[in-house]
Amino acid sequence: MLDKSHKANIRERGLLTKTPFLSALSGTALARLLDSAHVYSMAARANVFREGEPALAFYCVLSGYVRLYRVSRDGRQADIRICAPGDVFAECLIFGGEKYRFSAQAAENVSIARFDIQEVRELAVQDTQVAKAIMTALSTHLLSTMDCVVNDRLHTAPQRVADYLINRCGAATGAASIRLPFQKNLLAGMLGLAPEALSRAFSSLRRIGVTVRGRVIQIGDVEALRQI
Amino acid sequence: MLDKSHKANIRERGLLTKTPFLSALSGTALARLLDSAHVYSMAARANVFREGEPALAFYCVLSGYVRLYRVSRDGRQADIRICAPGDVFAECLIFGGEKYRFSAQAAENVSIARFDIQEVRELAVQDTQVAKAIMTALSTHLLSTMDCVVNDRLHTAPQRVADYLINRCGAATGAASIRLPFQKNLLAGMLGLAPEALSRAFSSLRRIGVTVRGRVIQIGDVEALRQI
DNA sequence: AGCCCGGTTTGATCGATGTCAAATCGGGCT
DNA sequence: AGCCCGATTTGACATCGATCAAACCGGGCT
Repeated sequence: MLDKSHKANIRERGLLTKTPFLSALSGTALARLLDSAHVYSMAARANVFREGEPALAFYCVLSGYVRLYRVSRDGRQADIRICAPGDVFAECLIFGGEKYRFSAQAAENVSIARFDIQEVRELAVQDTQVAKAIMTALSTHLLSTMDCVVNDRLHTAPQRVADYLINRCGAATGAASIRLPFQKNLLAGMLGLAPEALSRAFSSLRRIGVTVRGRVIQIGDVEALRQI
Repeated sequence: MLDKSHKANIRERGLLTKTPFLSALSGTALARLLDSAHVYSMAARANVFREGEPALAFYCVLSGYVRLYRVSRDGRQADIRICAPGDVFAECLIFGGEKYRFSAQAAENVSIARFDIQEVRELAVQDTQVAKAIMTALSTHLLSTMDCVVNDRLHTAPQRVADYLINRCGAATGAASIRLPFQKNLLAGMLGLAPEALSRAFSSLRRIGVTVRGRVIQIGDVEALRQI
């Protein structure tokens, strides 16, 4: 599945260093991790790995988006997480199991850094800085995955979309305009919706001042969204 | 919220040591953690902590079940996880944030061990054994929470119930009989269902040989459940 | 600028699950 | 053993979201 790779160059090392995962590190710990990183480019729709394969590596997204999903027996897919640039994924397998428990697919052309699980596991038990970085990443992911469960169980489609828009707006108040960073397709999966349901959710938000044109979303009043 | 506590006694230290979280530890790391543990007894329905409170401690269940849940703006509750004896909960806040992101409630009379987050955080950055135990616990929880998301998105109510029963059966094949460890109420929340939906799921499983009487479930053929 | 294809929206329909209310059951207690 | 209360089941209904099909649009290409 994986293409040609190369060791991370200066620019890529810079990107990696600014990542939440690595930004707390310095000195030898950082250097050893950066040295062990291999960068791959993958075409849209290519699989980084598939469920069931031996878990040999975890990854950090440098550019593009990566989709984590699982396939049911009858072939339907459910997204687990959409990984943005800077996100680490499959790090739960450093101390978590022998095989990948889900598949990872490039949602568009992506560039990702690969870390060897074995190596990083050894690094983690030697260097508490590395362990701390891993614990922080795991905690963050666990909290956001718990949020995902709760959102699914508690909110309707329009509420989830409103939620997403609010978070994307940052602290903006009053009117706002945002551009989706990826296809609506992906957003739908990320929110646990069929594409049609996402579309209908957007159109139901129209009556409270949300306008959609392509990837650009105009929000009349962010406060109004919070009421949903 | 919390009652009188006492330092873990011999029996309780034994229970804790057999826990997945602590079973990999030994020597001073184990001793220091056990020494720092305080044991609380709580009545059914009492809250261990509530969402929004400062996250000062995480816990390990010694006996009984603890429910982690969040409340929506309109007062509905969604369960995030049901913690069984031996489970650790809220450990995602050791390196994860200032406040509890969900509430924890005793589902019945429970006994829990409390660990100070500050203390354990310091222990974790000194002792890689401790860090490893935390990473393993976090990884396990992250994986099971991802499973939860996928189950919600991919499976219907009868499928989720069948799944639960299969896992409870262990590797049993053919006929099996199991006793639910808690009220159906709790099971419903754990599977993301209303109690009525759980009840209907059980009755839809009747036609493939599942019989329910109180907490006792008779399964005619475990293989048949897997087909659902 | 116009074309074209894949992504998106819309419409119609169905199945699944939440909700409310009432009937029933089960387990613990005396 | 029988009683009683809360848990569970059942029924009726409303709602949400999935699915399939068809129309539409937008962005990238020439």
